[in-house]
Formats: sequence, C-alpha cells, structure tokens
Amino acid sequence: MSQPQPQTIPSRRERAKASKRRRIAEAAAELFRSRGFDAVSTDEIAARADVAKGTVFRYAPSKAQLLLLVYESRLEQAVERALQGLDPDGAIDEELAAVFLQFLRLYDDDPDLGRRFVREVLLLPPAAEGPGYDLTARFIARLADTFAAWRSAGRLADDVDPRLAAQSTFSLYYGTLVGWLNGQLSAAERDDALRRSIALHCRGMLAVAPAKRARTAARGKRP
Amino acid sequence: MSQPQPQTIPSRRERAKASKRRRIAEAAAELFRSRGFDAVSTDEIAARADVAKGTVFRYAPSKAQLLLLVYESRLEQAVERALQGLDPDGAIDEELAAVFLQFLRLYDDDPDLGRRFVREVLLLPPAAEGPGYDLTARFIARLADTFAAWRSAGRLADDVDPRLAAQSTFSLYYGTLVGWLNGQLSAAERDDALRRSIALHCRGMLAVAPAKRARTAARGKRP
DNA sequence: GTTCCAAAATGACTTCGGTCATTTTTGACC
DNA sequence: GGTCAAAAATGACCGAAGTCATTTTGGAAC
Repeated sequence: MSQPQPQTIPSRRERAKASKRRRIAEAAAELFRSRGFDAVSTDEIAARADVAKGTVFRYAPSKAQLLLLVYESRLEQAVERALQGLDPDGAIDEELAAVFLQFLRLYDDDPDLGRRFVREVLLLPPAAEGPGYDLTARFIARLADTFAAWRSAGRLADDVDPRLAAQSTFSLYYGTLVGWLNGQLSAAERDDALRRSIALHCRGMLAVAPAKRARTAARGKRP
Repeated sequence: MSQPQPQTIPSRRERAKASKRRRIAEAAAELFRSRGFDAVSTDEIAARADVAKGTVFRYAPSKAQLLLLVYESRLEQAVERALQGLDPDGAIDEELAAVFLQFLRLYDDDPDLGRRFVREVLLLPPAAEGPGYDLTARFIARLADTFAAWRSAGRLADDVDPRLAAQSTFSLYYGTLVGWLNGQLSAAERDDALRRSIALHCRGMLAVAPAKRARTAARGKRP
C-alpha cells in the first residue's frame, strides 16, 4: 500500500514475529467468535497461539486491543474495496451509501463482537501507535479527496468543505452502526436509515441545477 | 419530571438507598476527577462512600457504570435546559447548534473523564435498565418532536422524517464530540465543526422559499 | 413487643488482566 | 566457531474488579 515493498526476504526474526502476530490474531478471533469476548481469557489465547502470556501483550497492549488485530485486515480490505468500487459518475448519495453499506456488512457475522470492537477500539484510543490505528482518520482523508473531486467536477456546491463533508458522512454512518449494534435497529432498518440519512445530507450539498439556490427561510436572532 | 411526584415521604429504607446512591456517586466523582478513572479502585470509592465494596456493585453493575451515576444528573439537567431554551422562531440550524453546544460544554471541565464516560457508557450498554439509561434515546425522541413541529410550521420540507432528522443531527454531534475527545479537534474547532456540519445538514431539509425545489443532478445507475 | 421474610449490606474470596525481572534468541562482527 | 548487545520471549507474580454465601435491617402483620 504505502510501503515501498522491499523485495528482500525479511529476516528470520521478522518472519517469526509476523508468524506470531498471525497466530495470536487467529487464536483470538476463533476463541472470541466461538465463546464471546468476555468468556475468553488471555491465558487461553496465549495457549492456543502457542506463546507465553507475556508475549500476547507484546503484540497487543491490552485484551481489548486484540480486537484490533482481529479486525485489522478485514477492515483494510473493506476500505480498499469500497473506495475502488466507487463509480465517479454515479449519483453521489448512492455511491456514498454503497461505500458505507459495505462497512456495515463487516459486522453482520458477529454483531456482538463487532460491538465490542467498535466500543473498545475504533473509538478513542488516545494516542494509539502503529500500523492501521488511525485507519479511520486515513479513510476519512481519502473520502475527503473524493468529495473534493466531486466538487471540482461541479457536482457539489462550491461552499462545501470536503473535509467536513467526509467527516459528517462518516458520523452518519457511525450513528447508524451504533443504533444497529445497540439493538435499536434491525439490519434492514439500519440499511434503510443509512441510505436515507446520507441522501438527506447530500441534498444540502448538491450543486443546484441551473440557477439560484433556494435561500434559507426565517433567519432569527439568538437572544 | 415524568414521576407523578408522590407527596408521601419515602420509607426509611428508600431514603437510606437514595443517600447511599448519592454518597457513592459523589465519592466516585471526587476521586475520578482528582486522580483519574484508572487510578481509583472500587475499594477506595466504597471506603469514601462509607459502604462495603459489595454495596458499590449493587448500585452500579461495574466500575465503568459508576460513570453513569456521576454524569446522570448533569446530563438530565443539560437536556432540560437545552430543550427549554429553544426559541421556536429562531433559525433552525442555529437553534440546533445551540442545543448541542451545551452538551459539548458538559465535558469541558474534565475531557479525560468525559472520554471514559462516552466510551464506556453512553455508547452500547446492551440492555441497561433503570432510570436515565436510555437517556439518549429519550432525548432523540423529544428532538424528533421538535423537528415535527418545525415541519408542521412549514419550515422544513414535507418529506423530511423528523425521527431520522433527529437521529442524524445527533450523529453529527456525536461525531464532533468524539473528534474533540480524541484530540483531533481543539475546543474552538470543535464548536465550529459542529455549527458548520449542522448548518450543512439543515440545508437539505429546509423548505424552499417560494416554488420548485432544485432537482438532484446526475442520476447514475448502480451496476 | 414479637415474629417473620424479603430486600439490602457485607467482606472474604476468586479470577484474570497486565507487569517485569530474568532468560533466551537473533544476527552482526570478528 | 566465538563474543556481544539488543530484541524478544517468558511465566511467576500482583492488584483490583467482581461474586456470593452469610448476616443484618426494615417494616408488615399480629
């Protein structure tokens, strides 16, 4: 991706590390999925990955962060797939909905684990370091580029801030995701809510067809 | 509020419970604020509240949920104040921004603790029971009523779904809150981002002044 | 005042996440 | 092969969250 992909084979040490990371991630994924996050101890994960307990904590700073290992690759793939799949000429609201619907589907197979992940990791690691930690931030930046392109093509109003638009759209997605994970929305309602809220949001951003934009009604003063 | 306010004095038992709840909440609040969530143990909280450790867990199912006790009353007050303060004739985007800016200010005094609260509690208690737990859901329902009133007054487009509009606006607030708590936004940027994203969102919902609404451009087909 | 029971409180105990001093492995250099 | 320092792995240990069998309390009924 951004790595220049060195052709040299990584050292034995690097290979061993990669292997351990993978084993730990897989052990955690399997155990979490079969028995649930809380019911699995880090000792079990270590045993299954065939490493000592302390080693687990060299690859993830806490049990919660193991969820990042578990979701990392799927998330990265989903981001690539979604952005790649964008049709530059498609209706903006539909394209955006298509992107985020893909993200929602990531959690379909195990919503409970998804909830833990969203809660513990995606939101609020104060200064988490490493690869794919600010994955969200990087995605939003790329989405902002897309908005900028749309604007350049004259499809969005000139006064739309691409960065803000990207952030806002993500917020709408996130709110929908949470509503579903919390059990307030069924999967179908969730998809519908996402589509409609994005469509609504886009309405204010689209370039008006030929001439004057409808002007805001009722401008009051705040006391 | 919704309680019919029984005039009879609560039984001794009820009074004792209320007192304990208050003592626990206060002890937790003071300790968390002075030393931070992680550095405080539940034993200390119990000692300060002058109850046994087990008692703490009768009033909050986990340490994290103590944060709900800590924030509960401030949150309820803020909701009332914010909704009360709404000017029905004010500009819709500005009124909404004013409401949510008040919520943001709740966390100004201790953003770290706020982050813990938002992370642990506001989001994702699967089936939390009791008073003020679905506080968010109830607030959104009331906000939806406000949107419905605006629409009835002809100030919003007829096809706006009040419930969805309320949910979406809340999502924008939430996203902004998280961005700030995560340190990506300064307090000033946060306020600005909130105002602008709400304004943008409202643009698509406002009733157009006199006649035809600008029609969506470029309708593509999804493959 | 006595009886009785359900609700509440208690604190010793268990379990598990996370640490860290010690040991082992790796690979560079000779 | 031998030496050495840095990186990685290890697992005994620690502290604190949360549990639960037992005790205490409140108050209703008599």
